[in-house]
Amino acid sequence: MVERSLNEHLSHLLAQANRHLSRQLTAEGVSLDQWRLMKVLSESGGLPMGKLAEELALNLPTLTKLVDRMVQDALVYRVPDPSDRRKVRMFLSDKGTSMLASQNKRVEEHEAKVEDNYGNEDAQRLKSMLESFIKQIV
Amino acid sequence: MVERSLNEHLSHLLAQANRHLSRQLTAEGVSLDQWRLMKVLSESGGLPMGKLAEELALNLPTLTKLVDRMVQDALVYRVPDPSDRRKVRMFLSDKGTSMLASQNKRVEEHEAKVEDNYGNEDAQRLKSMLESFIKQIV
DNA sequence: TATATACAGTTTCCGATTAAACAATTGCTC
DNA sequence: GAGCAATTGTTTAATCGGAAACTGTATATA
Repeated sequence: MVERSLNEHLSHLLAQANRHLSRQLTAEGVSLDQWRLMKVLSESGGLPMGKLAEELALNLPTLTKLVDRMVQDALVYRVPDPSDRRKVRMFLSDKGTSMLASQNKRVEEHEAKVEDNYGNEDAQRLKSMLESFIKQIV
Repeated sequence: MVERSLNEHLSHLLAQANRHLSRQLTAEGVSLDQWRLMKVLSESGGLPMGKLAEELALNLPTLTKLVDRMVQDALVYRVPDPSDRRKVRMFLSDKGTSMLASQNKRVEEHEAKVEDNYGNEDAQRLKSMLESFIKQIV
């Protein structure tokens, strides 16, 4: 049983890859979580907070405050669910929609560059491996 | 040019995978950054702050404060570099060494479980793909 | 229907992160 | 070698994140 080095640990590799990519997006003016939140809402509007938190792997208090800020900026809005008044359904505003469009462009461009450098087939395979990994770890 | 869904974006997949794994380790009593820091120091002791920040993709002020806390807990210690007095070299203490040993065990066990579920060959391939991805994106 | 229990979000309090300014040391250039 | 720029790391002030407590609503049970 040999000692494994840091680079052989999945947790480290994922942390590194995530941070570098996320930093580069921040430098492009894209906050990863805000973007992911808007993108989820554009794909399935009206999600309650709990589902959103699941989809983005954020915990609820963190999400509440992220949403507070985005409501301040008029990017999203809350609608209380009439059939269950504990629930709050979230929607993307018009401003959010156009903000999302411009950020989508930056993300797409940046990822295209990264994936080109890495090799497009490999990037594709990496993504599908991550997707099944996530399904399995959740 | 079709619109890509969130699950087809590398940035999202990496964020999800990283968060789930990191959460699970936290639940096992392992703080990912502390563990990574101790592990780097055990592999190459005496690194200056700047190198450490690079190795872990932390920015320097964050690292300074992480180290402050870990010095408080006597896990690591600072040694000013005599040949360049701007530099601070970091070392793992005895307490840090034994703490690292116990956390290594928990991380190894947890990752072994995760990798078994995912399939060991695939996990191996995922890791080497991530490794080359990181080299390329930095 | 009254009470208890579970559920969905928010708030609070404290710890952690960030960007910007700062201090100390070294290296360069004239 | 004097003055200026670059480097290494820390500090400060403001923002953000997380665990636990709390509010309000729905559901189950008697």
